[in-house]
Amino acid sequence: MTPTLKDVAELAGVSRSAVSRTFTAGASVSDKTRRKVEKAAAELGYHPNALASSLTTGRTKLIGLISNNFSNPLFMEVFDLFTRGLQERGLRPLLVNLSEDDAPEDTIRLLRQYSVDGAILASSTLPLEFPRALQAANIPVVHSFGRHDSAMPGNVVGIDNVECGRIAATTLLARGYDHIGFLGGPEAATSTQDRLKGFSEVIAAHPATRLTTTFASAYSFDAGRVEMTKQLMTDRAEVYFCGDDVLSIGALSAAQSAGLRVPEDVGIIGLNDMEMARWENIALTTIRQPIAEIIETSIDVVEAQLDEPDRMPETRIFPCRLVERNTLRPLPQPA
Amino acid sequence: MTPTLKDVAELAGVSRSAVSRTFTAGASVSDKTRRKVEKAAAELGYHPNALASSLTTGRTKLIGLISNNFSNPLFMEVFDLFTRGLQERGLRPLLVNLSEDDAPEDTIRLLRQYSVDGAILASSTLPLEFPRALQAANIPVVHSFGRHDSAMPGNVVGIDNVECGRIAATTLLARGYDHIGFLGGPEAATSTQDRLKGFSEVIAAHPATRLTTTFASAYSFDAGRVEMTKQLMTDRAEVYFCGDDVLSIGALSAAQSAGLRVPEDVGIIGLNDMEMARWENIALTTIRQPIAEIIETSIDVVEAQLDEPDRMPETRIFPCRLVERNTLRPLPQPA
DNA sequence: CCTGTTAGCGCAACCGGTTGCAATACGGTT
DNA sequence: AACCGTATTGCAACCGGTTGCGCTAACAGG
Repeated sequence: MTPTLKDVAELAGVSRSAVSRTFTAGASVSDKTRRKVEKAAAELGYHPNALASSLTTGRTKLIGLISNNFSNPLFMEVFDLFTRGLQERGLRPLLVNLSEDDAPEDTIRLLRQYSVDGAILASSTLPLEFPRALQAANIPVVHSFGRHDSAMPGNVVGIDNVECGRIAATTLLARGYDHIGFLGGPEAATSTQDRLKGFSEVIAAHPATRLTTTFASAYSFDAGRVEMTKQLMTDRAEVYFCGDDVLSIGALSAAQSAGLRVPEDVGIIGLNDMEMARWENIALTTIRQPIAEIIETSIDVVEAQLDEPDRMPETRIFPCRLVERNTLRPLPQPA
Repeated sequence: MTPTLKDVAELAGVSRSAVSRTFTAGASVSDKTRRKVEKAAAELGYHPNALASSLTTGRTKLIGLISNNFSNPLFMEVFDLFTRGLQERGLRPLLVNLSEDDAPEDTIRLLRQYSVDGAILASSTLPLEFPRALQAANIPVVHSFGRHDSAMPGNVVGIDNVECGRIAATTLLARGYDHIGFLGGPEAATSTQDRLKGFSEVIAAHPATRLTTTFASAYSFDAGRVEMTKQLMTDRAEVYFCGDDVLSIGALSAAQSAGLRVPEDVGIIGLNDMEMARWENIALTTIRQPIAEIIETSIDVVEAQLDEPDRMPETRIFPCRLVERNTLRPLPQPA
């Protein structure tokens, strides 16, 4: 059906090697042959089969794009940027949607079967076994939005979650909050643990301030709403640092349903600065994570690893910053 | 590096064919050989290379998942369902992010290069040239959320947009609105045109009712907000039927920023019923599109086409229904 | 014990390309 | 015209599998 190398070679009256060479950059072909081949190829509508050539070259240009975060709207931006970035570099994303109970081995098998050149793990909630296993399986991998793993250093691009926790705590303390809530994402996620660490560390330095800690079951609107509703019925804090923006929006909705005003009755600060955070009917104060840079860098790193498999793993951490909108009480006026 | 058929064959002391056959369902192998092979394979950690086998079988199990809608949060749900559904059937999604200026030919070339078995076009805003071109290129394709094309019948799974327009109009008329706005998605999209058709058709039957028509530049929060703001400054209607839920939420935010109460001062009805529509701080009244069914069916259709390439193209249309929340005035009480 | 049938196996060719190597062509020299 | 060096070219083997076909072995029936 689709024309092959052989068809082009016959039509152009040259050998198959000649055709192959005209389509591989840097190969030695005379202008005359090249012209003949290109003419024949155009005539037949020939394009080389990437999969067949991968057999000998060992390169497929396929990159596994792996995530378990398909319910977080933030990841729409993430996928958009990843797919665009990969496409621009001639790489193709093979999408893998990880369920709760998928084991790393299954993923590795899949990636092997399709001979991906590398993989990108895009998630902050993936167990560290995943990057470890892929790395051990000799698949170039970068963990985006991940945590540096001292037990087995690998490529990580993300943010300093401990520092984010500190920023959040400092922000809240500066606004004079006395009873502060941490409404984290899944307790098992390293990102949650790290943020709590930085957060509680700063707050602990202010003994007069009370800290209440809870965790939502997932990074989702519903989980945020459920958890916040629970909080409101017990001993609610004056302000909550939520695991991420979606969770924050869920919490926001719970507060509003309970007839509370934000930020007058209860404050909320999120993390990520996803598009929705700036929607005017949400206007969430949050800590901005530079996702475009993280993604761009992730692709750079995985690409570098392709060219140089024995490259030292590297960790690239980007700074985050506060984005003020309308869900925290204002800073006290200087006297 | 990774073990091949040959390695397994040598270790098991059988021919390469024997190994190949133990891994292809329905091939003739004795239990004895099968056991030997399986043992050797397990020992080496062998798994067949899907790409290599695709060369002879002509099947890659790769499905192009093509969209231009990476900024609409609804599509997070769409991608989640598509990737899960494909994976369950042993198919692999090769993601393609279409930009405004990508031509169908480029996409076809890409799909050919990777020998995809089929393609799914997931978008309601894609020009009809795309499904046409893929079909003409003999790539099994289904257009999800697309429109039936009488000029070149193809596989289409979606909703009846004309009927949706009618539902919206009927709903608004029943609530006694007299000045009604249509705030559509991109004017060039067939979905927009169809909805307007059904919508204006019903309203035209009520000569006392006034209809104002505008279009947003994209299915996005910002576009909805911009367009609604423009409306509010001129001759605003009592209620707006927006192109989709994201647009509606943008419009909602514009209204709120202008100090208008919804639904008291201005009403809004959306379309899709995406997750966010039921977030309590949004609570959008909307027309529900059964996306899970649409996606499930889309995969069924493309799969059927794989087994039977000359299958007659089919169109599957799903009914939509009103989901009432808080952005329309209530039905008048019967006297 | 012989024969016919069938299941299982391996050989070798093939899928669509790539690439090392030897052979050839070409241009310039003397 | 003979000679040399380099640029092109084609042959053939290979990448990791699949599969048609012929051969062998095993088994059942007579």
